Amino acid sequence: MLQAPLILQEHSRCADCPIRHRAVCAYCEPAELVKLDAIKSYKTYKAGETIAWAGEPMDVIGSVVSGVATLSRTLADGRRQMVGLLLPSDFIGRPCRPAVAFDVVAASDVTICRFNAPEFEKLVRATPALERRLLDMTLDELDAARDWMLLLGRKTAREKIASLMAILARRDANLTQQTVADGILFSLPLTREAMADYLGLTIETVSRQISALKKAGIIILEDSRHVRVPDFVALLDEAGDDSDGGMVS
Amino acid sequence: MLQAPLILQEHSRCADCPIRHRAVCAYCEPAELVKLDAIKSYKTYKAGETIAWAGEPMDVIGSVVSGVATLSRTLADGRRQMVGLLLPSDFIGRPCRPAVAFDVVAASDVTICRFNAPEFEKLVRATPALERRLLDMTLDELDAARDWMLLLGRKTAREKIASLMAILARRDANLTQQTVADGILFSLPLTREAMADYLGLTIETVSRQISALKKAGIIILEDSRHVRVPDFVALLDEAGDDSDGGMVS
DNA sequence: CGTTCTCTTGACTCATCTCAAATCTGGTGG
DNA sequence: CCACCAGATTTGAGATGAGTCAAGAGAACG
Repeated sequence: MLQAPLILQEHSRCADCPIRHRAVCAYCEPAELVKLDAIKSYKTYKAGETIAWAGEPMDVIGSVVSGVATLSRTLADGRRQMVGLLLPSDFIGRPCRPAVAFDVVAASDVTICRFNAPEFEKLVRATPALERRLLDMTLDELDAARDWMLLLGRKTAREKIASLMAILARRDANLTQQTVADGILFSLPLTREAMADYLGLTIETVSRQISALKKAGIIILEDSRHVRVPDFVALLDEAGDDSDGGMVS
Repeated sequence: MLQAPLILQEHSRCADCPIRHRAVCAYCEPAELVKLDAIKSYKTYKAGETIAWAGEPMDVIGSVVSGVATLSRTLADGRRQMVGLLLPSDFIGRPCRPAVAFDVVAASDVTICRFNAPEFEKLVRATPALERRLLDMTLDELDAARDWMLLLGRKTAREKIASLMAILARRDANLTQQTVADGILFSLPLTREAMADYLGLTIETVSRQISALKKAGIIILEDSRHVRVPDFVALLDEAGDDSDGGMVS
């Protein structure tokens, strides 16, 4: 997932962009894309590289084109909590804010469609389609953050792992448009440590619960980074939230 | 805090509104306020009353004028997590979304400046000042949600309680502009149960940790709903996050 | 002045963390 | 191609923070 070989010319056309219809530019007209084109550039970060440090002035603003980045905060004594998972089309940076609020780290190799911040902010002011899209995306992120809060505050370790698997499976199914015929197959773009930081657990507990779900037949590990889910409804059941009846959306 | 007697005529002028400069209308020009005036009405809910149910069509949209409301989600087996705390000037409802995502409940008596949803959405589209303010407020909420995620995922019960006290103390100090001379005094607008739901704890643990902080002299309970903080820096220290050096912002 | 609800406190349990060691993995140089 | 190494992952054993269950103390209300 998400590591598909991606060849981006330095000046690839927005129209050909893989995230054209889901990113901040989704609502833009061709004429508006031209303006974005003028202030954008691509930049790639290696897995593990820090893209921005909490508290520093905002110098990266743009969209994730490929790869996975994480937003996280660290307590004085080293405890760390991931507070955002940025997948392709997600927006990095807070428009019109002076500083980054959280550490942004590349979890895999990450390519960003990066904008010059002042220029971008000027463009946002002048382009209702951009501002509207930004509002929509921010509202979506807020909803996701709130679901995540339910997970952090009230779910058991097993439910947390199952929830994470369900989120990744769903996203991957969406992305690749695969049918659910004999189970969903997806790759884990996160290390055990990243999962632990995501879920508010230790790596040992993450490992143990993954083993437990494997033993219960809920998930099958093809290898340590590829998971098959034979029965998505069973997985959702383990995740605890009964919201929807198992639709792969 | 926040329960100051409030007399709102059914058609109070926006210009006289206590939240005029912090709510969704903050960036509006007088001419734009007139349009908002035309579609607004006040409504008051009793403490404990449910303002909106998760999943139902959105029929309440507007600003909290006075009182405290909570956003929360409940798991099938009854576990509940609060995911938002709405104080005066905060916005209720998701513009342009068909349904409410979370239960909205009045924690104290709550007065809302309520808008007709379709009219309001139309106005948002036509009024950049409104849309911009909505984006700013949503970004702030997202930041708050992420700090909260750190609390839920990584803090101990004692740190959670201290963090909550610090948040309430800070908000109250802001609101009343009081000096920090001999400690901050503020009221607890939440029951033990609401605090537990906020912090991802049980009421017993909340009670125990409040007692512990009291015994340690970090907080003083004037009565069960009024707290004095003699040394705000000491409280921040207990809260675990070292971000700022104790400024009451 | 009961009644009811909220809050506090105690005793015990259990899920998750901590510390420690074994195993697996991918990459490197011989 | 293979042995070795460093990092990632798994597994085990024991400690502990927070939950559960239960009872008692205050406060609010009629």
